[in-house]
Amino acid sequence: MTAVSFQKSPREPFMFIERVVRRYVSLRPLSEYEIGLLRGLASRRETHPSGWELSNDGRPSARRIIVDGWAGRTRVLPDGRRQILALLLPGDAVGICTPPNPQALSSTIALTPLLTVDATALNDALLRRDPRCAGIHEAFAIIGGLNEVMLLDQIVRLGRQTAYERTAHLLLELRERLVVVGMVQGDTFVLPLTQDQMAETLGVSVVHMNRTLQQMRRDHLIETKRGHIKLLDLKSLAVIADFRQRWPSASTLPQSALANRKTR
Amino acid sequence: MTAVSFQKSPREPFMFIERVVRRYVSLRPLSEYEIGLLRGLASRRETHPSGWELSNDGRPSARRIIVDGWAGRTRVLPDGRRQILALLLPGDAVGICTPPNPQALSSTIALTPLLTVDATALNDALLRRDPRCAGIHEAFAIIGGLNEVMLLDQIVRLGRQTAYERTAHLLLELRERLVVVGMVQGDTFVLPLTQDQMAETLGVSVVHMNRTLQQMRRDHLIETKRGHIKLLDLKSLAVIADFRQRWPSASTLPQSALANRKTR
DNA sequence: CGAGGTTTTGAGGGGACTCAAAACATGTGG
DNA sequence: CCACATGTTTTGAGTCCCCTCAAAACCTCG
Repeated sequence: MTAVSFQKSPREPFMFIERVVRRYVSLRPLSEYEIGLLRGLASRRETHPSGWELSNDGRPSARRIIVDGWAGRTRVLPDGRRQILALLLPGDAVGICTPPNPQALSSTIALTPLLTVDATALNDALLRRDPRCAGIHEAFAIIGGLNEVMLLDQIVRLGRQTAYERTAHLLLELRERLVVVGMVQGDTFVLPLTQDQMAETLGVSVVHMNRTLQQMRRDHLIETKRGHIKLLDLKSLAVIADFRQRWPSASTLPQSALANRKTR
Repeated sequence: MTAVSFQKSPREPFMFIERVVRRYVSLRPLSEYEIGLLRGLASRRETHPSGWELSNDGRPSARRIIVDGWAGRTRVLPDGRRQILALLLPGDAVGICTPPNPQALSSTIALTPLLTVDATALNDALLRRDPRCAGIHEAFAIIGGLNEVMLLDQIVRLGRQTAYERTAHLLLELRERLVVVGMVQGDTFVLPLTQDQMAETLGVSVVHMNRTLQQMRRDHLIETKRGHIKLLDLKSLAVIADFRQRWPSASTLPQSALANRKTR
């Protein structure tokens, strides 16, 4: 199995790319060649301001992988109501290995300042089904499935859960996704979204979002300070949200990734 | 273009299969061979009672295409709340060309008595990438995209629209999908769902679903009788729902009434 | 030290929910 | 062909979750 040395958090000039490596390796062991290829992407990085449009109506303006910052697929109604359909975190890709879908009527927008790498090289390799990238190809297939699962989760949240439950569910999902890329310490992680953006994700008003978070603080479920959030009681949160683990857990993870999993 | 003779509605011993042909041909021209292959599936048909489980937790118990009746992907919360994630109509497939996704935690259930055909033969041909089935293969790719779009639509409905708007949007979506398979006459079609099932789809209570439909009748937007529904004013419905055309079809969308957007 | 964005608070309203029961359908068996 | 059982649609009443409007308090930073 490939021995990959992960750093807890990037300190070298550009170690953010390790998040991408971690993400894929957590799904599927990769060859040295593939990991090298991914690391090579780090040289072609770029920053975008908050609000930057990564794709418009399903037509990706570029094929990029987010290595820092958050983005969201959004849809806007004529009267201004806005819905964030899905959140994109470091390690997530835009326009790679996915056929353009103009019908989606959604655009992908940077919700915070973003750091991305150009991945056209990778995309090309995948399109021509380069056998040396079979592992990454497979990882993308798995990611496609997970993306669908997240859409379904979002539907259940919006359709059947209260604001309180939705919030709990989203926080647990975010934690799980961030763990994979090494962005959770203890049960604390950076939550760079404004309450307004969370509200737009969860289909509630800002005011109510705020009150819901207050209630969760009073209930000793979360603690927030300066952009960081700490989940104080994963068990209770999971019960409240009916949250079930989605990401490959220790039991289903390939051995190579086992070493780097925190259990809980 | 292959000249395919469509029947308005099946009268021959088994013409339901033409719905499947229509569906695919509407997306992508098919070869005679492919159409023959599809028609051949008709011999292996089967009926299932309402409630029948076509797939469990993303593990399809079979690879089948629905030719009559409706089904739904559903998820149930521990306390009994149920959400219908997506509706499957005649022409829609289960477990074909889609990798199993156990994480989805959803099952596909017959919402009405169902008539399906076994499509393992087709599935196999697609898996081994039989070049003679390239057209169908492409059609499935397009369908995959449309399915994602429908999930996004569902998210917007549940997250940002009122019950009234949601209902209008769903009815327009259903009409568009049914037109493709030849199941709409004028603007009337069979709506075999109970109000309870519609409520579970749209994330509202049965009672509210009922009152919303009543309001739409009073507003002369719809007319219902004995399982049939007639959309009386497509343009107004489209404005109310912010519905934009997804399928290749006729009607368009000026504007007239913004009456009950937020009412009821 | 303001400027502009974000978070909080307050007040009032309405959409949607629950509980409950009646009114209607539909289908089954006698 | 009617009586009964079961399922679906309607109504009514009371409640509360969440919304909107508005303004104040709080950052964060140039």
